[in-house]
Amino acid sequence: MARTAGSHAETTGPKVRAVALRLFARYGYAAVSMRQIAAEVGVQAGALYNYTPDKQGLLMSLMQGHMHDILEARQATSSEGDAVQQLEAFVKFHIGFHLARPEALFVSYMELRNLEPQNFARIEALRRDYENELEGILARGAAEGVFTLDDPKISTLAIISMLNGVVNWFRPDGRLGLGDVEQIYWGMVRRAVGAAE
Amino acid sequence: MARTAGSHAETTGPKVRAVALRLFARYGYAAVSMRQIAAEVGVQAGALYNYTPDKQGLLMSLMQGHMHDILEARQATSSEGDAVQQLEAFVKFHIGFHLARPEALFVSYMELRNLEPQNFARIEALRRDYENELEGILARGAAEGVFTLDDPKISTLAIISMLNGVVNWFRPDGRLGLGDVEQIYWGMVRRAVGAAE
DNA sequence: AAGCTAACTGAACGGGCGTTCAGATCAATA
DNA sequence: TATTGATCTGAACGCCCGTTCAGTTAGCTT
Repeated sequence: MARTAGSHAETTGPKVRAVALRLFARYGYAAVSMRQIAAEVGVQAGALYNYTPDKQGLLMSLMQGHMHDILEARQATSSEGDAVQQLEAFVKFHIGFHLARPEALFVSYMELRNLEPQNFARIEALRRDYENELEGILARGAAEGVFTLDDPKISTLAIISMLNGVVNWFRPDGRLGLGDVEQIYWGMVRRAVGAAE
Repeated sequence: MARTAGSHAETTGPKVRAVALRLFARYGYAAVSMRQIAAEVGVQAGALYNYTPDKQGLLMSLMQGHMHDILEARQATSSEGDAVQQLEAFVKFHIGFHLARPEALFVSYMELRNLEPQNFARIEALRRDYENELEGILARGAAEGVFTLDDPKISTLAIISMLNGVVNWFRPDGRLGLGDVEQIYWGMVRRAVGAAE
């Protein structure tokens, strides 16, 4: 039996990516086999190779896709206002974006070490592009004297780390909603950089 | 050949743990084989089983050891003073402890998903014990009115996330020394919780 | 000097891995 | 309706996995 009724590339392709993302996030890239992915997709392992050249390519595609998505979404977000307003927008954007796709964040930050060197370099470059957006805001605010910062680079990394941590505990059915989380983290970030209320 | 000159349990045992920690931190638990560990130790794979019941036990032992070490070291740190001083001590302790053993932090935070459920529960409990120390300080400071906090629990997790991020970029031969890092992060944490200078 | 035993080797076990590919199947095209 | 080509199966490839264990060796004890 092949080509079961209702199975087309348009559905299988995205399904492969979705399943791989979920399994990689849950168990880790190295711990997930192509056969496991195939089983959850509902095909044999060989069929996966219609959608990826190999397992590494699948991971790379997921990570590249995530970085592309976030950079694009960030671009689409209007960034008007002073440094404080821009920082607020960045913080809330970052939280909102990742709470909507926690698995992508998990994979993007934990599977870097499983990328082959050349792929690693490409993802790192995209990540730096994104982090530079925050660093730019911090530097601008520091120059304008509205932020108190010891070191813009370190502050950038510290804030990103803090924000990323949200996916470790947030539960959609928990006591806090997205708005609450945005407010709490924005408050901490705002105070951390010494911005007035 | 067996029992090569100079190889005893007292040296091989710790070596197994050290090698496993380094490899797990670098490549991930699932991606590292017992044969790889054995090769770096300088023995055959079978010999590892004189020092661990199985691979999972080796991971568990490393993580349990780390949590035990940090709780013990924390206990040994005098925690006198008001809430602000206690927070400062905690922040600097946390940074100093982990910058001295970044691999242990890597493994402890990234390999949780590779623990069998019962082991996971044990490690989580220890981790909560540690985080409760910080939460206690924050709660006390909030009660005394010296801290501005929206949510002690979330603040605890946010601060820990921020501090843990330090091992992602810190390099012993970089431009910043331990003292600088402690100062920068303490500054951000202090402001984040709204504590006066 | 002899015996003991901790420490280790080397081979083997069953099983799963990523990947390939000839052949089967079915939706769309002509 | 006949043909094509995208899609998938099922089996196979060589390789590596975690773990076990009988046998060998070397340092300690007596």
